[in-house]
Amino acid sequence: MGWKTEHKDQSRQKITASAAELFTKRGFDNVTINDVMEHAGLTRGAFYNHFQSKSDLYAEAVVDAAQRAKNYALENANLKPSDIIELYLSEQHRQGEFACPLAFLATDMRQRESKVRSTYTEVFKKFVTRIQELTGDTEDELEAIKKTVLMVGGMAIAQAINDDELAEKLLKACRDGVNTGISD
Amino acid sequence: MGWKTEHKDQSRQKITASAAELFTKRGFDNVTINDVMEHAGLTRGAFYNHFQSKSDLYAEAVVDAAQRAKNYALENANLKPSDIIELYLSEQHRQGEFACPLAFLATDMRQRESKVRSTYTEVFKKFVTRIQELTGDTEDELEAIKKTVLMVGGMAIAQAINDDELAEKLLKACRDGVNTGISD
DNA sequence: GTCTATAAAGGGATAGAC
DNA sequence: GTCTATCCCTTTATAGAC
Repeated sequence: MGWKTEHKDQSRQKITASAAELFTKRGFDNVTINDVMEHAGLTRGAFYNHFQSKSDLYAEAVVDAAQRAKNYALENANLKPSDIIELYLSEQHRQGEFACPLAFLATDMRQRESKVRSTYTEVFKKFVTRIQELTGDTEDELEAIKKTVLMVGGMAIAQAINDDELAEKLLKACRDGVNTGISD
Repeated sequence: MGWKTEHKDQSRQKITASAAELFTKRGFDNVTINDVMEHAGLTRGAFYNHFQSKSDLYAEAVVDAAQRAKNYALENANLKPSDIIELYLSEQHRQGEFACPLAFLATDMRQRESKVRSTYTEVFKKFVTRIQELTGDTEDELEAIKKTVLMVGGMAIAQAINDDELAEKLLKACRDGVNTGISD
């Protein structure tokens, strides 16, 4: 790979990383291409050398953001399943120290085009599988889905409401619900 | 109340009803004031005789949409708690035949101003109270919150994903989770 | 109170220089 | 490949006629 190609690759990665952060925190409509490019240290015009449209970038950003959230968990949580679940349903997560796109973009998806929604759906399926591994529900998919809803849906609601006390109570309720029956 | 005042009142109600429907289905950014007014049978310019801003209308629309969803449930579900929960976690709800703003607008709230978020939060609290009454968890608020998350969060995710089969499985998992321990 | 017309700003996408 | 400049459309909000 020549240095020019390498340079282009680096720029693309900078754009994706910037998009993953901004889109996950603010959603599709409240982030402009200019925002993404400035945050990546580039200018607006350069964008279309890397992506066909804002929507295409969004789909990639969802995948990248999910990977980043996973990496954050691996670096900051103990390997115990209950610790990973605690981190997901933590105050840090609610306040956006890291952000799972499943929880932060859920109701944003309804308005997005098919490609984006399919990407979101695949990320969700992988999350369920991961929960099955973590909680030992390998033979009970419905139980794993229920726990996933408590995590993803719980965080989605926790970041929506305006009342810190209630949000903490809600997160506790979800932690209790997911951890029932997990002995680590 | 003179006929003029009455007329204005009717217009305002038409606008709120239109907004409740459109905002709940498409979110804040994907609905324009023109959309709302046309759907209400009026023109754009008349809007500011009734509301100060799009955001103000949104806050009222959240309340109105919640009331409409509740009325829909009262008319279409049996009075048995399990039937009301089934209706909430039904295919009809997922496909927007009626729409609970808590589930459909959850991740939209993060970007909204304080007034709107407070409105959403109050509607959420009332929902939890209602679930406490329905499920008999009057002395266990955390249990009621957990069930509310399964309902609201479950529907939020169900309408986000792109896979009908998975969505049905998810709704079933949530119904099972909420109905555990409800004897009607 | 509701209408038409318009102001003013923002943002997606493209053109062309370097 | 990245930049500046710009086109073109949408949208919130206002002005003024009826």
